[in-house]
Amino acid sequence: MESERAPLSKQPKKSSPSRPETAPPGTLNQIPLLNILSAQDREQVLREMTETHYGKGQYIFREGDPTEYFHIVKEGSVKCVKSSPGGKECTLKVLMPGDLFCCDAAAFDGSYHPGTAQPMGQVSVLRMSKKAYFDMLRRSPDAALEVIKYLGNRLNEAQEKAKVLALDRADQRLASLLVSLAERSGVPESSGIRLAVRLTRQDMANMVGVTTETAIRIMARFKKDRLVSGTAARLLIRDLPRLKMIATA
Amino acid sequence: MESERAPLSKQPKKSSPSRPETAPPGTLNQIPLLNILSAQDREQVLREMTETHYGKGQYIFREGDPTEYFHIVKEGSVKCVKSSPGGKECTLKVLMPGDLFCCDAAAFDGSYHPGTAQPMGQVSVLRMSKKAYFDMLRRSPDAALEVIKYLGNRLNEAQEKAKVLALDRADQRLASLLVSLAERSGVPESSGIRLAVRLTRQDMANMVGVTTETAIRIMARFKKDRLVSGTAARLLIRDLPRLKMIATA
DNA sequence: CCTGAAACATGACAAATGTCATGTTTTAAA
DNA sequence: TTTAAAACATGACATTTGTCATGTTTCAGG
Repeated sequence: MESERAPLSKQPKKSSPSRPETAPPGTLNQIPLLNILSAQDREQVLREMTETHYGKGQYIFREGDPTEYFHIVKEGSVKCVKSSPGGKECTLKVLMPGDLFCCDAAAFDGSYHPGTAQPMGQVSVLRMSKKAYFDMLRRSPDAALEVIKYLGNRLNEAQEKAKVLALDRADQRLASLLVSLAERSGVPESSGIRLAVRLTRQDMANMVGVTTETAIRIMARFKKDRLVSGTAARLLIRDLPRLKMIATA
Repeated sequence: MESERAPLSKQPKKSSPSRPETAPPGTLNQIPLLNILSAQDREQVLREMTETHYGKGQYIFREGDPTEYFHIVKEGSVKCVKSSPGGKECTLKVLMPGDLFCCDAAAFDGSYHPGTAQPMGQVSVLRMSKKAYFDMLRRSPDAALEVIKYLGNRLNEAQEKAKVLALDRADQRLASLLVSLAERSGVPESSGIRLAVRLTRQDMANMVGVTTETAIRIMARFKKDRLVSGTAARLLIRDLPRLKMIATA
C-alpha cells in the first residue's frame, strides 16, 4: 500500500500536457450530458470546452489544488486517488470515457480538490471553466437533471464501496473489484473477459484497501483456482460467476 | 457487528407511522433547498410535501423497496444502513435536520432503494412525490444547483469515508467518527462536547466497520486516556484535539 | 421501584492481514 | 538486444482484529 515516500510532491516526468485544442466532434457522441442539450446549446458548450491530453507520470490535478474546471473523460481512464499522511494511498474510482468529474458545485466554492486525478496511460480530457459550467446548468434544466442523476449514481457507488470495505474480507473485496471491472470495461474473448484497463496488483491493492503482498497472494489463489489469468496489461477474467459467488459469500 | 439474524425481515414494533399532515412552517427555515426558492415556488412545494413522524423500531424505507419519494429530514436523526448477505450491517451516514435523501434521480428510474433508512429515536420527515420533485427542479435552476451542490458534498464525504475504511486502523476510524460527529452535532458544555445523537458502542462499530467488542475496547482505552466519557445517550468528547491527532496519525 | 432486556465489559484464543526481507520474472526504454 | 526498473512472488513473523464465552451494569417500561 506504501507506494511512494512523498506522493504529493513527486512528479517523475515533468513533461507538460500537450497543447490544449478546441474539442473536435468525434467520440463525443457517447457523452450523455452533451447529447441531452439542444443543437445550439451543444455547439456553444463545445466551443467552451478544451481538450487536453495527458500521459504517464502526469497529473490532471492534485489533492489540495484549487478547483477551477469541470471535466469529462473523453478517451482512456483516469484514476481518482486520495492519500493519507502516512504516505499510503487509495484509489477511489476509475473514471472511463463519458465520466464527469468535479461536477459537484460544492467543489467550486473557492475550495480545493479533495483528491488527485491521474491518467492511467494515455488519456484525453475535456474541460470547461466553472462559470461556463454553471451557465450551462442554469440554461438547461435537462443538463442539471442529468448531472443530478450522475452524481446520485456516483454516490450510490461510493456507498456500496464503503460497505464492501467495512464488511468484507480481502478476497471478497478483490473479487468484487474484478467483477465490477469486468462488467464495466470487459471485452469478451474466447477464453474469458479481458479487462480494458491496465491494472497491476498494486493498483488492485490500492483500490480495495489491502497491501500489495495481500493482493498478490489472493490473485495467486484466484489464478490457481482458474478464476483469472494474466497480469497487469493482460488481465483475464475466466470465471465471472464464481467470482461473484466469492464476492457475495 | 452481527446485529440481527435476519435484519431485513425483523420489525420489532409494528406500530404504523403517525398520520401524515401537511407540513406547517416552523423549523422549516433551516432547510437551504427550500430557502432558495421564490416565495410562490416555496408555497407550492410546501403544499406538495407531507410530514410524517417515525419512532423506534420503525423504518422509513428498506433496502429493496421501490423508490417513490424524495425526502428531507425535519427533526431528529435518520441512519442509512446497508446489510450484507451474512447478516452484518453497516451504517453509511447519519442524516440530520435539513439533510436530503433519495435526491438522486438515479434512484427514481423505476429502481429500488440501495439501503435502509431508519429513525434514531423520534424523527419527523418531509416527503414529496418523485413527480413534484422533478417539477421543482425543472422550474427552479437554483434548486437544481442546490441539489447538485448537496450531492457533491455527500459524494466527497462518502469517498472520504471509503478512504478511512481502506487505510486506517480501527482506533483511527473511531477517532475520525467521534471528531466528525462532534463537529456536526456537538453541543459545547463545561467539560467537553456533548453529542446530540444517542450512540451505542454497537452503533459506532457499525459506522466504522469493526465488531462491537472492538469498539468497546477502543472506547475503553479512549476513556482511560480521558479523551471521551459516558456511553450511548451521554457521550462526551473531552479532548477533541487529541482525537484529531489519533485520527490523522 | 422492579425487572428483563439492552448495553457495556473482559479474557482467551483464532484468523486475517500487515510487515520485512529476499529473490525471480516481466516490461519498457535506450 | 540489452538492461534497469517495475511487477510479481514467497516465506517468516508480528500485529491487528474477530470470535466466542461469560459476567456485570445500565436503562426503559410496567
